[in-house]
Amino acid sequence: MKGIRRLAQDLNISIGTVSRALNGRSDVSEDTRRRVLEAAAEMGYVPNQAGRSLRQGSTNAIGFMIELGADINSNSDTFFMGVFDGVQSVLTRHHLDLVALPCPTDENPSVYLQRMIGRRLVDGLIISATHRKDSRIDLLTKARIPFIALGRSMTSGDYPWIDLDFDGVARRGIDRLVAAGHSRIAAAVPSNDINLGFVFLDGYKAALKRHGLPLDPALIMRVPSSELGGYQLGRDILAMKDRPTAIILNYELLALGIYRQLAEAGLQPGRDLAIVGFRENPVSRFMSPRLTCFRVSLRDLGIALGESLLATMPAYAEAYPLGMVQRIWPMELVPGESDVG
Amino acid sequence: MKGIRRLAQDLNISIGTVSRALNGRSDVSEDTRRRVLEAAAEMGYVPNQAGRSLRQGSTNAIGFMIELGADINSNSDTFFMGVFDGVQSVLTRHHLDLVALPCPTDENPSVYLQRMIGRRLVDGLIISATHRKDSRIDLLTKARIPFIALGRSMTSGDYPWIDLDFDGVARRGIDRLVAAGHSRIAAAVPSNDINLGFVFLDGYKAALKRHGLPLDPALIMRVPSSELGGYQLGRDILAMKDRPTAIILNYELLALGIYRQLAEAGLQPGRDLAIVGFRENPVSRFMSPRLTCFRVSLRDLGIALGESLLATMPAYAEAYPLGMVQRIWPMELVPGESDVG
DNA sequence: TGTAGCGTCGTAAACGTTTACGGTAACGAG
DNA sequence: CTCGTTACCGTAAACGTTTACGACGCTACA
Repeated sequence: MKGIRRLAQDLNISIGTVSRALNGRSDVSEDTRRRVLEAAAEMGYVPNQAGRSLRQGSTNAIGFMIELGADINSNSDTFFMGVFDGVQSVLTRHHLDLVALPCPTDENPSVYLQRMIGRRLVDGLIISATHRKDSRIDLLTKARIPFIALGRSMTSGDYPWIDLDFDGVARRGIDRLVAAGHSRIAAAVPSNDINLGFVFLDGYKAALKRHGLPLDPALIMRVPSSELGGYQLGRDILAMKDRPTAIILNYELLALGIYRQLAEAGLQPGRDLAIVGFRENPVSRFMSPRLTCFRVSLRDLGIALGESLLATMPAYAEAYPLGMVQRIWPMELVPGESDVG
Repeated sequence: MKGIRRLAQDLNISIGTVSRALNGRSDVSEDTRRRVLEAAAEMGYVPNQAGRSLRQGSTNAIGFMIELGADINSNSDTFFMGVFDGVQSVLTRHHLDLVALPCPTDENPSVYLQRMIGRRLVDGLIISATHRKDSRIDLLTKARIPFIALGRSMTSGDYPWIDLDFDGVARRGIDRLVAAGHSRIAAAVPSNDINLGFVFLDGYKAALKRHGLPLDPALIMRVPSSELGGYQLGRDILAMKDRPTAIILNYELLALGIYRQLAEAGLQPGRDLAIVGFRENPVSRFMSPRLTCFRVSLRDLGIALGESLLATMPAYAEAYPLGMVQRIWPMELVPGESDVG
């Protein structure tokens, strides 16, 4: 005898009553509820999730899919840890738990996602590292699984998303550099088809136009989103005949590689090449000269993701009357010395 | 009509046969198996996990618990992502999936773990960031859940673990520094009760003794495991009246803070303070002078964790005759210029 | 022809919950 | 006393699988 049956037997009441007591139904006397809760706590009873899921058709869990291949190189895991914490803080209010679903590098993300959906082990999903065209979005809408994307996509159809303000970052970065007298400003964008690169690039182009600066295709530099990519980027820049005097980055660790490359060439960030970095992170705070970059509260971002996801789920929506969230998440400029000589 | 019932109806065979066909049983003709697999693929049928779990008493999933509070500060960056990838690569061979369970900062890890165990949403668990006394180990052994710990603990009882070679790192670090002529060598250890700090410290003490060097308690410096802790550590060292000439670190991002602190004081790592770092990571490769540190293949570590965990699970043990794994994971020295002036 | 064996399949129970439904006792109002 | 109402609780079905068991048809061999 196990589980709720055991509990009921010990207390000499029916399993139905035990279940009602545990789930906070009203049609159970306060006295028996107390006895049930006590007994449950004592014997360490936790409802079997498989049983619940099967009966209720819901799992009380939310999934956060991360792509080990893409995310490793477009974020670091302090990024996700921070976001996780925020999401979880929202979910616990509703007795939901967060599970992270790491899609291995050698598996197709859509196939992986489809398997996870089919398994039905989460009630809702957060996906990240959205690509330019992301078939996962179609998959999720077709399967009618509540979800939200961390990142926009060009995939058609309306769906909820929250995305960092890549456009604003590009704009403000250019503004700062132009104000400092620069006119040949390069932009680093990822070499894969992650959507954020396109948004960033659009912002870059618009900002140049607004300042009346010409767009030189040679200054749009595609590199892998990694510190190694930054190193390579630095070398490419130094090798150019008509070298830019400034550059804006769209991935947080690129700056490391450039710093190193400049150091090896006896050059100095800020004086010999103005650099505007991307996300402030534990590393950027300890670079010298200090990197000009943009701050974002990961926890708040996670909270927003959690709340916006719940807003799309009928069972929780009344607590979050947000509708379909499509929101650009602001980033705060953190001035450093890397962009002013 | 949904799920397997629908599939069976479409094919005009019983659900039992469909199930057997899908699960690769022998008592089903090759012809019907083919038809079933085709139909399943076409309609995108994936077995409902709740149903399977309930019937089989297993979930086909392995959990990897990470402590958002502790792990953020005892590991960083791509550490977990790399390990996840290795673990998953083992699990997929057995149709198991990996789910990461992020314990929020504001929840007690043992309580969280107990809830996860009770929910029965994983068949086995990997825990990390083991503390000196870690009640999670008692919990898991008592509940008879297969598990393995990434990190040793002083908790009594035999249980499987794999741990980085903190002892060897301390020993080899000291050896190098002594060979370079240093005799006042400090050690940085974490200020919390994560077990790795104690192992590291033991290695440090043993190495000093072997070289006939005195143990100065003032040189054992406890700091938070973060880059900020490194900054603080650098300040503390510079403020000492009888300053050490070298230091070994046991957390990978400490070096960043020290570098910064030295730079602000006009000093240089390697020349003014010899530094032996901990784990080689994307950041350490781009510091200058290059940090002397230790390399570990995260993917291989993940593979070992996965295999060792499966070895403890009756259903998979025959493929991995490893017994109870208790293994110290070697780290390879990567010489830099931060410890030799 | 009888029967043993084999290959293939259908039947139905079981896993641990939740919940619709009905039933009982107590109580108050008429 | 009767009847309706309320508060509480038990019963049993249902969720979607897997699997033990038995049944059936066929072949092979005595």
